[in-house]
Amino acid sequence: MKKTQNKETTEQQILDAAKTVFQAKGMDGARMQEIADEAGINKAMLHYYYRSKEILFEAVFKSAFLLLAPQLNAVLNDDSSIEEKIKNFTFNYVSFMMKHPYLPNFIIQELNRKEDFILKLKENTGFPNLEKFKTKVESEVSQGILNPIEADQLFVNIIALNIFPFLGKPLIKAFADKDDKAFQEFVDCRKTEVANFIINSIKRH
Amino acid sequence: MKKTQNKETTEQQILDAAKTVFQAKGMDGARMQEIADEAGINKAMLHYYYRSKEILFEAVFKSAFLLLAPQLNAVLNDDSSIEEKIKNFTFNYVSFMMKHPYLPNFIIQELNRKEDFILKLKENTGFPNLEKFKTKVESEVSQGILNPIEADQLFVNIIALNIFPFLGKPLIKAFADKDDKAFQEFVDCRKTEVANFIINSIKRH
DNA sequence: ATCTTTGTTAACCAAATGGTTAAACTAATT
DNA sequence: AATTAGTTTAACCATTTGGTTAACAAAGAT
Repeated sequence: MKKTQNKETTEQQILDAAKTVFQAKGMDGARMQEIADEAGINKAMLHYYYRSKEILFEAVFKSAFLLLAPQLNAVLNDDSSIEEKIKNFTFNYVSFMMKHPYLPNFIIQELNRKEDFILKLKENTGFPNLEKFKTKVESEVSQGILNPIEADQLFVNIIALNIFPFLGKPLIKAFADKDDKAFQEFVDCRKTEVANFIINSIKRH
Repeated sequence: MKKTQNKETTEQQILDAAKTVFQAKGMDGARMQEIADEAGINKAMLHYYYRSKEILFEAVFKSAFLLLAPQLNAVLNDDSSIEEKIKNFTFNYVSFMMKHPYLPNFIIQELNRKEDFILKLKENTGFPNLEKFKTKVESEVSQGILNPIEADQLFVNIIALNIFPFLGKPLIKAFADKDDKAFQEFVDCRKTEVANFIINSIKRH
């Protein structure tokens, strides 16, 4: 059975290595040789398992995106109140991102480079959909729980406030004169801060 | 005088072409040949005016950043109230970005790739500084005009809400099922929407 | 007029890069 | 023991890429 085992571990090693290198350097900056080195294998092996750089990249990208999608779906599709959704999402998302700091930048970056990439993802099941969230927002607005706001706008505000710090880390560090430790604390603070900020704005009082 | 004229126009052509190509493809994705073609000159000319790709890139990057910095400084260093600052910034920033849609992604991207880049910029005069903004926020909080909030956090919230839509455009378009026209309207809406959202959250009432 | 400096080009180069090939190795099958 | 099928490697290849060179053109300076 060693044969099959080897195949699985090698493929996984490749994928892990590719993830590391692609996320750090992007599609264009990454080198196949570097991925091979990182995986501790021969360069020809990469092409044995993935015919081309682009195919390997797509595999990595999809797997990265599939890590992110459930985070969003959790907010969009459960039955809790908007306030609960925001609190949960903000808390979970920041925790999640602190473990995968390169993820958002990687995804944003490559989606901007190749706009048609997202079409392939959209076919996939589990692609986040706003419908349910929209209905819920409209319902709470008409009940007078929330101040009037477009669901689209609210959604973008939520993800903007949560994602941006991880995209703009170097900027924030420079502007606010923070070292890595201070930045860490700053982001940690946002686990509750951001939810309060949003709720404060939209909740009728 | 033709010599000098040629020099100036050629150098400007190079810079314009480099700006276009670098912003569209990034440092790693850009090709010197493509920049030369875009500028309508020989590739050797690039190296005559800028010794290397990296030097040319730095020139482009600095010029892009210097376009952005005044936008931030305007908010941070004038004497208006926080509420005024937010309204002005949001309105101006969105208008500005609609004219330079590649700018934020370019800057964020490259700063994340080479973290030490920002150190070179920081030496420059006119690098945005939070001190004055911080003082003003603290003052308004203690006067009871604003709800308690850290100036750092507020600042990041402001720029997150304004910048993110331009970074995450492909994501937003996909999630909210918007075509380019709908996205345009969506962003246009935010010129006032975002300021209201923030002020609603922080203003005591 | 000629010499010098600056701007411009075509041809060239070495290194890097994605990808291929053919042979060798491994382990299960017959 | 021989066959077979999948796995791994070293060596190789064509192309691309950033960068250079040497010759040429145009303008100023002498």
